[in-house]
Amino acid sequence: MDFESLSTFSGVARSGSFANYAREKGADPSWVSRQIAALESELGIRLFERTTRRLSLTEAGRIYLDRIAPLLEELSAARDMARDSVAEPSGTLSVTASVAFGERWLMPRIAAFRAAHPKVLLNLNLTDAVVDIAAEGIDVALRLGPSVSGAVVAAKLFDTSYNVVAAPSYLERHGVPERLHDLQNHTGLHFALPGLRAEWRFRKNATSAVQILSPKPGLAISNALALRRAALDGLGVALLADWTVSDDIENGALVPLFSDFEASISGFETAAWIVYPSRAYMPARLRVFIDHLRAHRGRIPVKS
Amino acid sequence: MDFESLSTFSGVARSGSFANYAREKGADPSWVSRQIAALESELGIRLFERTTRRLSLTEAGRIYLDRIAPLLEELSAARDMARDSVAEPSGTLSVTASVAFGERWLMPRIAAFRAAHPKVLLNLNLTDAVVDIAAEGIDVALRLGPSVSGAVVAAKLFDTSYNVVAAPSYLERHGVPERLHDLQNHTGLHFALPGLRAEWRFRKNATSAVQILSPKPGLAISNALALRRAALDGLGVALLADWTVSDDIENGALVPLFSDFEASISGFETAAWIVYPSRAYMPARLRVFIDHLRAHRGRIPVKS
DNA sequence: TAAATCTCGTGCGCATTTCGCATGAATAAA
DNA sequence: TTTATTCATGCGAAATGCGCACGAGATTTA
Repeated sequence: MDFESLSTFSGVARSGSFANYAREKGADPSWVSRQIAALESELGIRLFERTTRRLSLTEAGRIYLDRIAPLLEELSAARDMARDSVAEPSGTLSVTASVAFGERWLMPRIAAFRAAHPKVLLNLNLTDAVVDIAAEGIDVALRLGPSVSGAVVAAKLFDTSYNVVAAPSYLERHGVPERLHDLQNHTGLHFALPGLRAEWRFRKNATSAVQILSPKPGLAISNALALRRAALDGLGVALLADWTVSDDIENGALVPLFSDFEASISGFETAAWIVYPSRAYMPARLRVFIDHLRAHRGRIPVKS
Repeated sequence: MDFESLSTFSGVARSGSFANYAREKGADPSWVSRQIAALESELGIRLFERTTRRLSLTEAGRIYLDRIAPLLEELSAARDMARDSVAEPSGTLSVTASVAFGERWLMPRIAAFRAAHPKVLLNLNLTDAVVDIAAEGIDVALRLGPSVSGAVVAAKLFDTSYNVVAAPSYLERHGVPERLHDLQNHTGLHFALPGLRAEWRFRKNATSAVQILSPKPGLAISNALALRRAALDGLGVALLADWTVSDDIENGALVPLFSDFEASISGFETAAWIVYPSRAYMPARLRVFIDHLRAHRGRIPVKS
């Protein structure tokens, strides 16, 4: 019996179709078909009820899946424990983050990690789609705002703050806004997310009143990095997270405005979180990765 | 990763040598070597410390073994549960019993079991050697006297009683002993077991006094079936368990003597036991096998 | 001390299996 | 009915696995 078969069985049951799972794995559907057929033959039972168009677990298949699912995790845990007991961290670590966070914050810290732990292969999945870390086999996710679900651990990586920024070239042409109210007369670069209004919120501190302002809409983009690019090009003022533009401010490519205010798009209490599945045994590679990120949470010089 | 590899790993660790395990399985030693090598390569760790002549588990190997050993059982339990939920009892059942008990009591009941459950393959291991049912992968053992050890369940199959028997031909030649005391003048067929004296014990009932007699030694055999054969051939009187000679008495080939006494070689409280590993899930094939034995514990007509 | 014996590892030749592509049957959607 | 999708299956090439040797090394024995 092959554990690849069991893993395939589990994956097919999750994705609901041979072809779906084949696409996920980048494998040939016929291979999936044969894996399941082999497993069924070996067990002497039918695991799936196939009706060419619809797939459903047999009663026996459901029983079997319920029993082997935890075994597969136990098996990798056993492998990790044995490995970690003898060698430096190794194996593959699947990391997911949003495209923007991955590119602006995570990537600059990857080189040092790779250098410190060369035997750990990183599998970076940078996507803005919502991924189910349990189902996709993700080891650790970096999330802005702890949208936890399922048996996961969420550890705060750092607090984030938002700043109004603009390029020097823009400020030369349109002047520097002196008061919050002046923003109404400037061109704003807005996030274009469904359910998000083009409003910026400001407050002096946690106890003071909140002022809501809406700069003139100039450009609405759904991508934080494109928004930053627009700001760098002097297309308007933007409200961006500190980790997005910290080095631009550092080298003068962007100028922060109203830095004596707290700003936000939705809520003020925002942070970056490390989210990982809650498991009995944490592999060394995951431990050192989290340690590395927390140790290097400070600003890192970035090229370009 | 292959289930076979893990099973091989576990087996090699138990038997202490590649070659030993290869002999057990009837496989080529090179195959065992390659299985272990493949597993080590897959895990990226060394499981055994080899010194050509001596084999020992690595620290990592021990950790891994400790973790996967229960998983292997869980895995077969999962298979059994799935199978049993959908089909009649199937799979292979490994049974062990002593040679005598297997031949005289178990075998006559096997045909009916096979007929009732044709999909259950029986693996009868009839040996007088002491087998470790956990280590050898035995599903159920039939034992005379519950020598339990480890996490096993022992269910009484039936009580056994011992009877002095002799062939009619012997009694014709030497006369029928009238009183217990007369046995001293007859030729006894004794069990030849280390630590067992050639003494027969008798009592009227559980509360009465025990009489110890020693017939003249004629033949000492370590095998109950050979002892029966000797009795059938009229070589002397023998003290044999009821299940050994019940059909001989039935058809008159042997005559019971002093059947109003309880007799024994060692203790009076003797019984046959069904012994099987204590597991969370009992496969259907094991359940029906035990049920079958208990249902057919009565006398069965035997040929020859 | 030296031969003998046993153990684990590894080429090598051969057979078997596996893999991906293409095709086919069957069903759901348009 | 047409179209599209899904699972199963031949088929030829490629790779893998297997058993039989043989070899190196270590322990036992003469």
